[in-house]
Amino acid sequence: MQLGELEKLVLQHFWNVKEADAKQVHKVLGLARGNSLNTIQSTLDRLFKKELLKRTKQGHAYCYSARVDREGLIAQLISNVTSDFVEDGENSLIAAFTSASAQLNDAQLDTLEKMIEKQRQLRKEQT
Amino acid sequence: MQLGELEKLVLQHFWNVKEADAKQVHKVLGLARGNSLNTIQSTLDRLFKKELLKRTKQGHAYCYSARVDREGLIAQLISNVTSDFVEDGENSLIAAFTSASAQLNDAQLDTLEKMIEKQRQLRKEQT
DNA sequence: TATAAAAACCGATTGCCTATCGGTTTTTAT
DNA sequence: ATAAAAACCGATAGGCAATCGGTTTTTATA
Repeated sequence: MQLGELEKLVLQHFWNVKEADAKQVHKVLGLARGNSLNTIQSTLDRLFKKELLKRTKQGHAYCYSARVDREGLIAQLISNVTSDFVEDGENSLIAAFTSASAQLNDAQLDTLEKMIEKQRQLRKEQT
Repeated sequence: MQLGELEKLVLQHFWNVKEADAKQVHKVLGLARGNSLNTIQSTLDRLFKKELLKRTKQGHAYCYSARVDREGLIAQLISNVTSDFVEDGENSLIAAFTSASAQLNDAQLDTLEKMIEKQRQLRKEQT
């Protein structure tokens, strides 16, 4: 799945603002870039069809919000882009990690390991 | 950087065969897909320009070979696709790992950790 | 050295996708 | 009923992979 520049901006916007309709997004992002409201609407619709945003009729207008968080999107992007180079359908995320880890130096491996520990910690805390 | 279907096939081919010229690649991949030799040549050239293949004049024809291994490419692809969602440009690979790790379950975290250990082991072995 | 074969190079076309809007239809609220 | 708001539709432009045909360059050899 290909993401354009505007699409990325819009996604990031929704990681900040919970929800918004086309007009609001246009006000925040579109005006600064000189985009018409229609351009924003198209982009929102494309992201909806890609299942990266969800939407509900809020009165008359659609109210959009993120369907994936940043971490989820990153995981998905990694899977997409690496799946063709990964053996079976297993977990392409793990497979990608494993492959790419060969590029890391010792210090980076340490960092990664600490990160894993932190992840575990986080899970323990949130009952 | 965008990779098409044929480009991916060609890259994987070069992870198997060390080196080959256009004609040889055409014989192995092109004929099966009904591609002309020219199509294969264009693809090789595109991959060369993307710095994923290297080539040297071998007599008259170019002799191509991989410039990145599978692990290196996967790392690069991950960096490309995630860099826009990652803070500084520094270690986008590590950053991507960290973000995406939130999607893994406990067992997968274990797998990942074992993988790190294996990496370390590998490095110790190769003096 | 002329020349035919081989290979590289160039340019064009198609197809797919994002970005971008103008204009039309549908919906809503008064 | 109707005007405003919003969604929807269709079109255009731009970028990139895929795909070739045709032309130029290179190479080897008769």
